[in-house]
Amino acid sequence: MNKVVTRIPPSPTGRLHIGTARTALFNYLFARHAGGRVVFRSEDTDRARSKAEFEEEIIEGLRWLGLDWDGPISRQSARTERYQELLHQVIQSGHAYLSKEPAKDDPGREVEVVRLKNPGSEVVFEDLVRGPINTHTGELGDFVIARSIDDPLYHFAVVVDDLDAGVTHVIRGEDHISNTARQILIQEALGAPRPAYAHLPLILDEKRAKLSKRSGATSLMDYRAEGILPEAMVNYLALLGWNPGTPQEDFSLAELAGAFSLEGIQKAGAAWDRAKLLSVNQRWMRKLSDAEYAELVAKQPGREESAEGAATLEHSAASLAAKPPIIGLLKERAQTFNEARAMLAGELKCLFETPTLDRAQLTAKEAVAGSTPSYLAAAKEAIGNLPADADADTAKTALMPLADNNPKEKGGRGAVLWPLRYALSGQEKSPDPFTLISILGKTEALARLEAAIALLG
RNA sequence: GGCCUCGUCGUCUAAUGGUUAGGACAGCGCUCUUUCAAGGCGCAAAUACGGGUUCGAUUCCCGUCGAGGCUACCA
Repeated sequence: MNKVVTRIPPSPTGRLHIGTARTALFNYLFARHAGGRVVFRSEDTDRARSKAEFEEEIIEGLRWLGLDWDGPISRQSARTERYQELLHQVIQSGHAYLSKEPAKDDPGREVEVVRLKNPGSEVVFEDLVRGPINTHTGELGDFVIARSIDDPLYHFAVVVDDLDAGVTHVIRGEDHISNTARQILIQEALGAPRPAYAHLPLILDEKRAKLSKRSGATSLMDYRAEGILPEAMVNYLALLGWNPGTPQEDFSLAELAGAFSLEGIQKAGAAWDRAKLLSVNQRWMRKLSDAEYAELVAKQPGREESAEGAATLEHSAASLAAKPPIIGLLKERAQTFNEARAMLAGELKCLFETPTLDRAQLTAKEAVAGSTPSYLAAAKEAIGNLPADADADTAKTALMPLADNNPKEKGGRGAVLWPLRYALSGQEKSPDPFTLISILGKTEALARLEAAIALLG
């Protein structure tokens, strides 16, 4: 029995695209599920557009996701002799020929391209996702397979590479369906075996067009820098166009490799849904330990930080790690680490610095003029009786009766709770007052109440 | 235009001849909280259309419409 070999064949002509990452993931999952191999090759035959930095980003990005591959990375640019050898072979065997013709980009110049002698046959291949696909290759004509005898085009290089690597399964985007027939023709000219094909549905944008730069962030690294977890990205990507056939929604990479099969692949294109990605990400963020969480808040991989900003974040991460309740708040609220950082500097700022209070805000919910100071005084007394390390529940038990006992005509709970929360936070939006007390500590909470009372007095 | 592929709630999807067409994300409502989130409960929301086949079609067949892809001396 043939051992499964799949391939990850990115072209280093741009940043790591989401679609490239998902295709790589599916190739990885299929191979790992089958106990086979995945090879990585850089399709850099387009010298003008290929760049080493793009290749580095692609490798870094796929590794970040947790993918790996077997054997060394192969590069098409390093295989020109092999292509040349086989180009000669197909010419000698009569399956292809050299053709002198005017250059496409410059009709005044004559070039000698290699064209495949197209038998014009009907090519039928079995797509593992879509079933049999039939192509009349006559329309293709004698298509060009190399710009010159030593400069192969994509289709030829791909076929040779797959042949040499012993690729058994070609899993790629649906946009390659129409390319398949001509690659099969090249295989036949070469006498190469035909691998199995599986074409994945494309990732679409909100408008159901092929996901492109204009439809939002398409670069994997941008998501990394934003504070998306690799586990979340893998989870989301896998479920975009594939389903396990069970209700399970949370999958680690290892679980995916265990559950993956081509039967679960969808035929229709799948629209990118940022909101869902964020929701998946939040679930994975919540699974992190407090230490891991604090670490990532401070040092998001791929995120550029000014020296000053980095120092500040590092500092807050250290203090964060020591304050699990704050991490609890972040886990409750933030969907990305960028959001978590923004909250630390925004709605959670009152946890780190003494707020500046606004008199009007403090009495905003007052039903009986001038009653707020007495509520604050009562709250202060209750807080004073709290144990030093009171948690939010304890604080609530001690303080809630004050609010509950305030009659409706005097503004009820709100008249008490609002000034209390505002005095502690100085913010229109913040966690509830009991949580604030538990995090701030008794001493700081008392000081803030005193400041509020003084402001009104 | 030609060729190819696809078509279940807004989105990701489950159900392949018999289900009140299920779940998740988003939305909305209630609750909790008189802040903001989170949580709990609930509501709304789909088989593109038209013909067949069948006792019965989301499911099988044909057509229409719609969407996407390919149509390079790019990959």
